[in-house]
Amino acid sequence: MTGRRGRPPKDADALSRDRILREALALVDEEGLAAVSMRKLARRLGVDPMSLYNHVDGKDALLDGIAEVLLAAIPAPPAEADLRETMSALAHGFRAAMLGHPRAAPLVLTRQLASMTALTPVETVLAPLLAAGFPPDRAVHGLRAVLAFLIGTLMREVEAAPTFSGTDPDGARRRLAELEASGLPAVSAAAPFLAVCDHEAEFEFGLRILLDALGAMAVR
Amino acid sequence: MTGRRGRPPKDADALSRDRILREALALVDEEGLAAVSMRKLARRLGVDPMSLYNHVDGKDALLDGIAEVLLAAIPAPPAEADLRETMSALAHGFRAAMLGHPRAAPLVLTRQLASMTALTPVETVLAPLLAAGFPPDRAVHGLRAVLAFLIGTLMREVEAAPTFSGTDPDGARRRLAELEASGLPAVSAAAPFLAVCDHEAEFEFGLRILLDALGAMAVR
DNA sequence: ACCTGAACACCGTTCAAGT
DNA sequence: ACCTGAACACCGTTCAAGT
Repeated sequence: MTGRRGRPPKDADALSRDRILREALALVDEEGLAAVSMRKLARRLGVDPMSLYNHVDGKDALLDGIAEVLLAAIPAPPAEADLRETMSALAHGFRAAMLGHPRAAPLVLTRQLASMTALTPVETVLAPLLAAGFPPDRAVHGLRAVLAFLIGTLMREVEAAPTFSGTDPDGARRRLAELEASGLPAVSAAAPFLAVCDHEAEFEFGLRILLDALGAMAVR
Repeated sequence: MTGRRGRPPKDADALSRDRILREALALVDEEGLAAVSMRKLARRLGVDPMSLYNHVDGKDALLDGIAEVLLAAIPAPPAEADLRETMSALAHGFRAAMLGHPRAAPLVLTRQLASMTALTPVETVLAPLLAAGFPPDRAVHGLRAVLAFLIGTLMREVEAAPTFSGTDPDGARRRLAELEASGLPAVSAAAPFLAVCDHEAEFEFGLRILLDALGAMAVR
């Protein structure tokens, strides 16, 4: 069905780095990061575990590869946008890419990536900042502040970071009761708001603060 | 030598949750998170691996326990401080606690902690916000924005998050060359600033933006 | 160039047995 | 109540052998 008339599939089921990474991402999506093993992945691909090593440099490189697949899914911002729109589009694109594979997202958010794939998004953020007149040192400063916020927010959203809350409404009742019974006065008073978390609203709130600050920096 | 005249040490080398957690933290400090195994930890304690299970609920609970040890090290802010000073003291205390055990820090920064130990710092942040007149919903909002930034920044600082830079000055030269050779114009232009990262300055920069925004929220 | 399978040195955890 | 050791079902990776 796919590629029937176009470029011939050659060996659609031949082993390749690409096919390995796609299957690995599917495995993470289905069973979570902890379930990833070279042997299980090989089983899914119908192949000897050691065959994977012909295309991938080991388990760590495999995980880096998955992270790169996620990063590559961030769309380029519209060319005619101004600085604020560009930054906002990139932040939302980053978020969407992570939420599309929440269980794999920690690979991007917590691993040191050295590859070119990680450099492309940096270029996309830096270019509009420089174009807006930011001196390079301030542009990097701004980039890093926004990135830190994005990473922290998305870690929470993807349920890898401490929140004291979630989105499921029935667990919320139980958490509310726990927080009120904590004996801590401020926690009790704010319990209804600690027990739930509107990730979307938190994201927009923090992003607005940072983009406002960037705007002020550009002017000064 | 310790506790010679005070509470008698009973069995100083008896197995206990406390002794297990201390040894586990030492193991992480020395060899990193990936090196932690129940068996190796037991070897260090001179004990059968299965003995650990009498005091700790399995490996995951062990890691949660280490995270709680780190969190417990955050000092309480001075009582006479105003809102901004309190928030700043807590943020710096959090940072210091993580930097004291950089290899263990991801346990706090990336794991969902449900325990009371994690609730105490929340109380310490929420209390001054409420005292300053924040309505509870806004106080929680502010807490979460600051926490997201702290988590993201510290992940980078602790070298678990993407930075495209480090602090070692010799690696910096190599990175600088790579960045300039990337062919990406904005990346090349900002290369000198991308190649190094003054974590302290980044931390203060982002924290100031957020505390300023909090201050503005309090007034309005 | 790519694939295979045996082998090595590990894992976390269950369970039955000891004291 | 706590500790032990054997056992089970796994790991990632090296290496020599195949095609």
